[in-house]
Amino acid sequence: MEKSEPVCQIVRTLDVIGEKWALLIVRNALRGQTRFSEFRDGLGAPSDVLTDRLAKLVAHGILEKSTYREPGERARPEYRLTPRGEALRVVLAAMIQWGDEFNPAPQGRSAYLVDAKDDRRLRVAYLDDSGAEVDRGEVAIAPGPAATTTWVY
Amino acid sequence: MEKSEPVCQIVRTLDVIGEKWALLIVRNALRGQTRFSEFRDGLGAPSDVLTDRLAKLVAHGILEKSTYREPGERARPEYRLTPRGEALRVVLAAMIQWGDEFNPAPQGRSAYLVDAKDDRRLRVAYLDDSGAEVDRGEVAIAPGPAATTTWVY
DNA sequence: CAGTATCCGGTGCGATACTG
DNA sequence: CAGTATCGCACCGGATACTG
Repeated sequence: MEKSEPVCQIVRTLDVIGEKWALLIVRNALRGQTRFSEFRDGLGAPSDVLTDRLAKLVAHGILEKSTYREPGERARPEYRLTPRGEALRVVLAAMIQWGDEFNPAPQGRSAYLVDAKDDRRLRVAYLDDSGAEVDRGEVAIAPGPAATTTWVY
Repeated sequence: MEKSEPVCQIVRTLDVIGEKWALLIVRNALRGQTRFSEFRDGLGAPSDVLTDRLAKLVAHGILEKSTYREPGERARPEYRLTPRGEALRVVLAAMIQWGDEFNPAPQGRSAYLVDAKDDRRLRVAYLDDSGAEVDRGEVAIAPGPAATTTWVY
């Protein structure tokens, strides 16, 4: 996984969520799913792949595995998002937003970005440090201090 | 690729950029790379995989292939981002932002999100329809009209 | 229920070599 | 320079069976 520790934040993020199913597990976890069988049935992912992905997400600090015991029931494992994992919502939000505008499904939208308190529709935008919105046409990704000349990693 | 046309915008977006190298090609294209050899050398991706990814990105309308002829030179193919492809910057921006905060490289940052006009640092945030920023702790992803009961796709 | 184990075919992908 | 051709392996993923 980590051969030579990439510097690029995009590559580093892809190391965590770039494998197939990983990001979709996060999506379903954000919807409230916590159990192995929920993920398996909700995603249609094979058990062994799911086992592997859950373990990797735990190792990356995205999910936390614990044991949940209902009174009178036997203990069951559950997987809950850490704050680090919950923060990945911004990546999902960006993908939803791009999909809405540039790759919409003919049947309509399957997800909205909303304020949890009052269900107002939200969107993702770029802000400067004063909190003012910046038009996306002006936004660029510039090399930082740790960028190599080739920007490979 | 498209078996039964998924509805979920996340799945639909992953169909476009979910394969290995695809998003990194977009990253390098946003940095100004246009030629096959630039991508190959800049990414370290094998030629045949790169051929496949470039073709798929063209098929998805992310890149546009054209022929560029320098005066006195022979024609060369080039790949340029379409507006649809440029808009994927928001996904890269989200990944950069998450990486900065939750998975930083020890050497520091390799990329900043900036205003192209004046190089001010920018960030990605959630806005409501009045343009006010919403704290990320309040944000949720809610099922839309085309969501199935299981939310699988 | 929540996994782990095994088999196995398909494909993704990396390395190398070759071509117009 | 911009790919194609070929090869081999590793991983993906579907099915099935098994365990505590």
